[in-house]
Amino acid sequence: MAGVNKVILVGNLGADPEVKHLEGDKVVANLRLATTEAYKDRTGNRVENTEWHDLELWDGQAKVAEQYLRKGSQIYVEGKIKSDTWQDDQGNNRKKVRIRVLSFTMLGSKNMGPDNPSSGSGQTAANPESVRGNQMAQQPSFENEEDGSDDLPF
Amino acid sequence: MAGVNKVILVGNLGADPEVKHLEGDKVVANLRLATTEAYKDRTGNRVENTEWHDLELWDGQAKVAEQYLRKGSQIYVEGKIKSDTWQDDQGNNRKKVRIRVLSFTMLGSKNMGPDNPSSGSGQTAANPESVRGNQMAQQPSFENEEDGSDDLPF
Amino acid sequence: MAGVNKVILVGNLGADPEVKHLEGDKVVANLRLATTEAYKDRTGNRVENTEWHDLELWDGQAKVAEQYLRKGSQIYVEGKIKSDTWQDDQGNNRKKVRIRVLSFTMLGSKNMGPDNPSSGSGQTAANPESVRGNQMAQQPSFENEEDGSDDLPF
Amino acid sequence: MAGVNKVILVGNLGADPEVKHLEGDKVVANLRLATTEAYKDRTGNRVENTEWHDLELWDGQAKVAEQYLRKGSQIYVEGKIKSDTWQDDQGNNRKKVRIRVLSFTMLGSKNMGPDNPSSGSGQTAANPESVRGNQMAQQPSFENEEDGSDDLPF
DNA sequence: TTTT
DNA sequence: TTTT
Repeated sequence: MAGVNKVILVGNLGADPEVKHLEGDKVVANLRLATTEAYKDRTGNRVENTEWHDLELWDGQAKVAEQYLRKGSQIYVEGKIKSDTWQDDQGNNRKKVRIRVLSFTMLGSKNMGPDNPSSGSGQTAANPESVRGNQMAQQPSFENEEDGSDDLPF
Repeated sequence: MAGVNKVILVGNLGADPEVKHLEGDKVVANLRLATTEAYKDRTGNRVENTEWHDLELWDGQAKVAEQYLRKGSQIYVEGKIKSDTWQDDQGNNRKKVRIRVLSFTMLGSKNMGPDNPSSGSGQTAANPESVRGNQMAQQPSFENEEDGSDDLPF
Repeated sequence: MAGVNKVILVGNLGADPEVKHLEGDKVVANLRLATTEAYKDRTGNRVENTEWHDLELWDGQAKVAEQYLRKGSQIYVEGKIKSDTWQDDQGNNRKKVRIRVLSFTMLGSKNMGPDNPSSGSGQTAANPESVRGNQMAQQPSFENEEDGSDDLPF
Repeated sequence: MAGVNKVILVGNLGADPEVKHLEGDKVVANLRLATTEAYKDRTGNRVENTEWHDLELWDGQAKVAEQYLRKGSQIYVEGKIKSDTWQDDQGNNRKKVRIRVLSFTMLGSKNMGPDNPSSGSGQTAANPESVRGNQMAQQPSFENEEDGSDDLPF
């Protein structure tokens, strides 16, 4: 039975992307994304609740993330839940949940162009929006290439 | 049969909100939201395609929109498709589609606090984020109050 | 600015798909989908509210729809809002909103296999699920091919 | 910063709901939901990939799940990702991810009314659709009551 | 009419 | 452990 497994997130990166260049031109980027919700509890105090998500991006999207995303970047993400399961040293079943990103969009980048360099850690992200546009257009087969197959090198 | 009718948009306002204060404390805000996608056509030229959406917000959300949203504001929107149908002067069946907003979030407002006043049209939106948080917490029954019933004054 | 324009629907078809085979192997299918929400009004009476959506599918998905969907079929749909604008005979600006379907899934088809022929209008939809699986796998580039470009023949 | 944390699933239950009635009228239901995607690998063989999700429902929704959902039931789910973190016996940081359900809809139940009793495990779910409609209408404050506050008894 |  |  075909199902649906969809995740939509808007949040900010807790750190710069961690990118690994693998054999065979494969690239993977891991991001930590925080989504925060605010509400008032029963006594009227404002409370913030932050959930941290482990995102995984591959190849073309990983390269875009490496080039343009930094700690603090706000992004919109679409993806799916994907878990790895294994047994640990004590023989216990373990499970790690990640969000496999299928597409993402940088948000609020109005002030992040070349004239407004982000004070990020490391190199500066310049003109991310037009590049994102190019990226999406240049790699029209990205989503399908990856979606479903998951023939990943580890 | 219960169904699902869900719309998710990220875009920018084409104009300031149009807000009407109605009898019985009812407030309605109408927004024009542009969602733009960019791609390359077959000849490699970058093409932009913009879709304009008519958004409708009520009461608490309409007031927040009135106070903090301006032409150009970038927002994340969740809502549902809602159409009005009628007959025009010639007796033709007409239909107008709107997005009934159930929740929205201002985006990229990291730099829009009191220290970074937006150069919007008209009054300045100050510190929208904390207010949005308060708003959502102060009106915990907003979504349900409105969702489904649609007992609107016109 | 890259935006997001996403629609998610679960509903039932109000009629069999209308399919047109165009020149150049192009195929378009138009579906009418009803999404119904039920709620109780202020006096406690159960009320149903049905919204009708005009769906548009192209090529591979249109063929799947033609072959397997019938009046009454329940489907999950993902797509985007897409409007056509023009001037009518009186010179008035007119706008028609459609949902451009990017992917769909048949639901509740447990009882719709060859042994449980749907009593639909016209031909019988046989074993839709496995075909849907094949379809999605055989046409891995379907989504991207269509998404964004919209180089449609009319 | 207000964020977005949204999950949309369509799948089948791997087992009957596990329901606990807690002190103070609190009820929690835990479901195991399978979402399966099918595709063809590079050699053309059909491959199925199933992801298992741990769902958590509270109070009104938990009661509806207890009454109408069974092993094999197909549902549409909307919720958010919610993780618990703790230290295990060895002092290692552990994390468990669940989907906190905010709303759900039974699918394909057209044939599951009293005249078509599901041959489920245990008691029979009768006429789930109208009940779901009633449920949603009778508990208009359900979503907001729970969403965000998470003042749960453990 | 937005945004880049 | 579901579903097809």
